[in-house]
Amino acid sequence: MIDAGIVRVVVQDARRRRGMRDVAAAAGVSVSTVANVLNNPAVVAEATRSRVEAAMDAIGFVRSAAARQLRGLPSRLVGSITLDQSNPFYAELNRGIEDHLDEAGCMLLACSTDLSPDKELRALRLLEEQSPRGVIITPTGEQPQRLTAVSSRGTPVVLLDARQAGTDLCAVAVDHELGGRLAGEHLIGLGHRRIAFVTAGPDIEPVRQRRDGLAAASRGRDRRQERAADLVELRMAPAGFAEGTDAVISAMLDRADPPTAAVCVNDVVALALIRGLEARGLRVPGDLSVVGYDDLPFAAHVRPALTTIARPIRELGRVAAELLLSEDAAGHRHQELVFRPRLVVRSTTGPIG
Amino acid sequence: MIDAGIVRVVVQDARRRRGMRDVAAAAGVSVSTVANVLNNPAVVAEATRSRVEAAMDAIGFVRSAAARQLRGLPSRLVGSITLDQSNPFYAELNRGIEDHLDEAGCMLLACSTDLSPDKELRALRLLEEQSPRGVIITPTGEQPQRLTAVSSRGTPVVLLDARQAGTDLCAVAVDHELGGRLAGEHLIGLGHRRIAFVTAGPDIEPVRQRRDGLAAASRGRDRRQERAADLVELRMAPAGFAEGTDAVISAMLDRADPPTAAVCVNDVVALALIRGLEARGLRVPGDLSVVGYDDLPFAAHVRPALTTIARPIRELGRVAAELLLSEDAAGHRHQELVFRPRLVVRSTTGPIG
DNA sequence: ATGAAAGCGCTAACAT
DNA sequence: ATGTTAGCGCTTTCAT
Repeated sequence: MIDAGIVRVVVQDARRRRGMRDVAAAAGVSVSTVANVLNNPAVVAEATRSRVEAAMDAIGFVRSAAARQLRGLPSRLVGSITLDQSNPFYAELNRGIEDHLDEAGCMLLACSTDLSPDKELRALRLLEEQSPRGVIITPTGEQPQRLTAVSSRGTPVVLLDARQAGTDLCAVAVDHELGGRLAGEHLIGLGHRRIAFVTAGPDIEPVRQRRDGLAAASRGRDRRQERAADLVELRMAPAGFAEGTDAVISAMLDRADPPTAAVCVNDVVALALIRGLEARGLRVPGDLSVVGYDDLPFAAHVRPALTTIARPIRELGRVAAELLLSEDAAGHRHQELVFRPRLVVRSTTGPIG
Repeated sequence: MIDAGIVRVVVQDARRRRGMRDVAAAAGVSVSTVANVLNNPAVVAEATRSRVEAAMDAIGFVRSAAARQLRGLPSRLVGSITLDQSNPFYAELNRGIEDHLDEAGCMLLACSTDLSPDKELRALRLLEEQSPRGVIITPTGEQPQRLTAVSSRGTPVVLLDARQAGTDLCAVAVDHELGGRLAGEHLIGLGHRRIAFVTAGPDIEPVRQRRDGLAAASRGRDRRQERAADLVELRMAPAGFAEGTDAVISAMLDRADPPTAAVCVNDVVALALIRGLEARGLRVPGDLSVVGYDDLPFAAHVRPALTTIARPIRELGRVAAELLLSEDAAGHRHQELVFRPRLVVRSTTGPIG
């Protein structure tokens, strides 16, 4: 309520964001001319344009993405939901996504779920409120219908390291069944007949697929042998590089017929296992051959260097981003891309002694 | 233009986002009642509230962050600009940031600069358009005034792994001078008198500080000795774990008085150096003692295990996020927090042979 | 307890 | 070539 006797003093607030109206005022033009300078510069007279641009610089104009969004323009934000962005695998994945998004002027909103369906749901909700251009997700596997719901509300969803499984979404996957089989066949080829599968943490889909592949190899693919190898299943405490390996190693060695080789669910578990064995005076691959999974950067540089199953991590991210940004193109069809992992033989596997 | 003779048919577009208006229509109330259910539920009659909530679920209502922002409510987005989010150090930092943001319902927008001032500027611009709650940045070091400009326009900026240096911004820093000195004193204590400082990539501020600290140690802190050790400076090709080490090792060993120890700018460089030495049949620490920096997760698990300078990485991120979110509190004063790194002695350093 | 209406900064359709 | 204006979805103030 302004008393008629009081002169209203407008205090210049330095922190206030300057908008197109401020630019227009400073340049002595209308807002639509400012809009034209921004969106359709060809149509503006040279002199006017430079005057407007000067005004923008002078007052520190920054376009409001919120306002553009409200007008219906596409968002520059893309969500990424991974199990843990500090995990070197997902960090690399996110970088691949970022690299592609950057070319399109988009940015990455990175969330971690720690494999909790609750955190996943929360992240999805928060992301959806931002009306992102889309969401790339490494799903925990629970409640896949939550993802199709997001998609049906207009936010494209791309699955990463997961198969479509009837969700009708785009997906970028890795043939983990093949990965498991490659590991198994490599070991069987070296003469191993009792092989352990060492996991850490819950059995999410990609883990199950690796086990299936390993099991397929152990069953033997050619008809000459009844069964190529026996499989034993072991689960360590999920603890990064830490030494949760004692129980696993005991369980392995206390058997009447201890395995001579182990396929690990990832490189981190493989390294932990190797260190645990060393601590007991056992040698890799002398006493046990070990295969990792992922071929993280350190895999080639630990000693002994890790035999592992490699997949093109950054490329997976890049392709997922590409798929996502293409979702709004006319005639887009959901598709599933499956990458084939490959075996990298280094020094943690050897012939059965 | 609607011809009076034509009946306008509204086609239900499943992909259209449902807003508060849709909820209101479905529940038979006004938008302000819907708004009250959302923002001020106590004021709404029980029956009405549950009817509105049912309507929200039924039509799949998702609040628009853009519209709220436009109304002046605080954003839930926080930008993070690091040198490379796939680098395990920054990945861990981002996770620390994310963890704290999550408690406040905020999300992380992660950008990488690859140390390019251009990419940094671009990221800043894109971020600023999103009107984030603030930006946490590991600066490339070029054009610090760009950062104060952002800050003066109302987007709080927190420096990470950098000192304020007269910028009048909040900062979370590490005393790298101390880190360099700890490394140097450790080696000098072991009898080393010729020490190499091995870097990779440009000399950004944190690197300079480490060198300064190492130099201080080499100059000797107690008065009994004129000079504790000689320093030699070496720079490898910046190439991650890769083998850009040959030239450096040659440069080191071809000297008349080769160094007996090396302080590396980070753990990755240290590991690469160690592998390069091994490839030439040289032993660590037998022929050369090596100190890393950062204490990344793999440092304890490579062989020989890395002696290194540790800092609380995730904590740095968490504190930076905390500082950032506190910027809009009444009476906020910019502050600088400096963390003290510590020496972790493992197996890559030993007494001079 | 509920509703009407203005306005945040921008874009786009239209008018001049 | 430039200007006028409606409206995106929400919050908030002010009625009722």
